Amino acid sequence: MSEPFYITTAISYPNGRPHIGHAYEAIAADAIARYFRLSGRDVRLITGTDEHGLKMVQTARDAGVDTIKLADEMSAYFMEMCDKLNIGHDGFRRTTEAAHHDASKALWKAMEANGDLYLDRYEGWYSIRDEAFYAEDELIAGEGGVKLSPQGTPVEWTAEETWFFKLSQYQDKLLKLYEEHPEFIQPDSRRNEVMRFVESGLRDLSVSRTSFDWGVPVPGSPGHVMYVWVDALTTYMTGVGYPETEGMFAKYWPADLHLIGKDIVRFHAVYWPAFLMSAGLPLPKQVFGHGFLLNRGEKMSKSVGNVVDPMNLAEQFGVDQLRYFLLSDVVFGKDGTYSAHAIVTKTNADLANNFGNLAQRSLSMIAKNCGGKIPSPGAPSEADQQLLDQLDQCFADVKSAMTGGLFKIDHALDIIRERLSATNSYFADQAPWALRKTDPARADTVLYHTAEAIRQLAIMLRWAIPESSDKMLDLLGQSSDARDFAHLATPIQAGILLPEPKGVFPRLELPNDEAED
RNA sequence: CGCGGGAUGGAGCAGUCCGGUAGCUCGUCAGGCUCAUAACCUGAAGGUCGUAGGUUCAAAUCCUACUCCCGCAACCA
Repeated sequence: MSEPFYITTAISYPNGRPHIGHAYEAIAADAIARYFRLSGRDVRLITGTDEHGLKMVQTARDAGVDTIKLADEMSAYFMEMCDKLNIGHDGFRRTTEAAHHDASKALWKAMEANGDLYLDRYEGWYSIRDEAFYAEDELIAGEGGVKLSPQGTPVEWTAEETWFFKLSQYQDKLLKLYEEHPEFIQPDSRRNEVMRFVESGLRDLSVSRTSFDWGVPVPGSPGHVMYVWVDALTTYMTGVGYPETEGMFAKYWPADLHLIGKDIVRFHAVYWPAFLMSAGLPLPKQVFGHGFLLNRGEKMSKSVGNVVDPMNLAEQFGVDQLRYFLLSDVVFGKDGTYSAHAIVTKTNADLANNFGNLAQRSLSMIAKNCGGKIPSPGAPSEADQQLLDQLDQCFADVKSAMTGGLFKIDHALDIIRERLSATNSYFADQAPWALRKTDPARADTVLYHTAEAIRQLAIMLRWAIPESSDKMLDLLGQSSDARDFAHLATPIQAGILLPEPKGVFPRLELPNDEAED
């Protein structure tokens, strides 16, 4: 039995269609999941949508449709995005599903049994729009002295009966967790933020609402629905069978990694472990807060008109091109920028020119001069041996970039890119087109080693650009069960017949309206 | 003193935690090759690493002060 690896994306709030940020997170999670699958781990990747809460109700009302109808429609877009971007998930959980309601209620009851939930009154200035209470000194004055929330939405003095979670009891336990397990929150900058927040003192958390009913009903407390985050976070356990604690749950829980955006680190690194401690459940091993994507340096926003549909980008430039760009050009954990210009430049340079052309120039020589069969190599020269040794080193470096809890995805891809470039140098230095006339056996040896390098590099890239890597491995006549990391050590066989070489990465043209970037 | 991120050759970025010849991609220039997707290879020019101090044999990297830019509200990861 191989070791399990359970990874989740944040579950998206579907009151709008997915945007590039959702795509980025899904792609990153998928890449990590595929990496561990190729390493032989038993991987489970869960994603989904968080469909409760007031905003969904309001968005649906504005659109004049039933809330569930909106949820159905929007979550379908998220599923479609996963399909289109080749997100190999093992489950798409929606918080409106019955199984998820059961899981949320089970978690609630466990926290209640531990004495961490109590009913109290909450009085204060409440903004229905923001679904939040504000302190007097946070309010701002609107027209004619009307009190408004810091967001400028109307507030009213509200006394609401609400369930509280004794978050204040968990301050020390949480700090201990962060200290003993620095890897629990990454990157470090996020960890520092969270620690500072927790050190400043935790107040009990209001975890139910009575102002609307679109949510999971609180067990035994008619009129109350759970605060969205209580049930949203529970999705991670619903995805592996909770409240059933045998079978899948026993195998995959606790999660190895919750991959989330930096804006929701607090919920995942403070509330979530506190809930789980309360319920007596094991804590996830890591919460990783990735950065945001900025459109040419600007935050995307509908008013600026720079919101980009990731599906359009994938159609325009190619799924693997988009994946490769996002994974390699954005330092994982930091904010990044994207633009059509950058996508075209980066993918042309690395995929079309460096990788694609390397394959094309070598494979077409094999097709023309070796009868389309992988030639038999002679004894490796010093240069050949060096090429092979450096590939071994390359994989070792990729491995250390991707493991150890930091997921240096961009760095791993950089290492592979360097090796592709070095293989181009090798090919140019050896000049098999010249050897063909003077020393055909030596030319065969060079072509053999070049094909072997391409094979290994394609396998090493398979988690990032699965479809293209597979096309490349098809061109090398590799069977579908010989494409994981374990097969890096099994050199390509001489004599196998290859299909006619075809370009895997077409060169991209910059769209006209972007040409001035 | 609200919190945080950033300032590195023309552009975009690594490197900063654990001080020791400043690295990558794109762009520019020169040469090479002609197997290949106008691609590939080699070489060159171009940076006193925001400013001013300090610590040190040695600072992009550590310390102090300062300047400038950007997020932390919305439809967002």
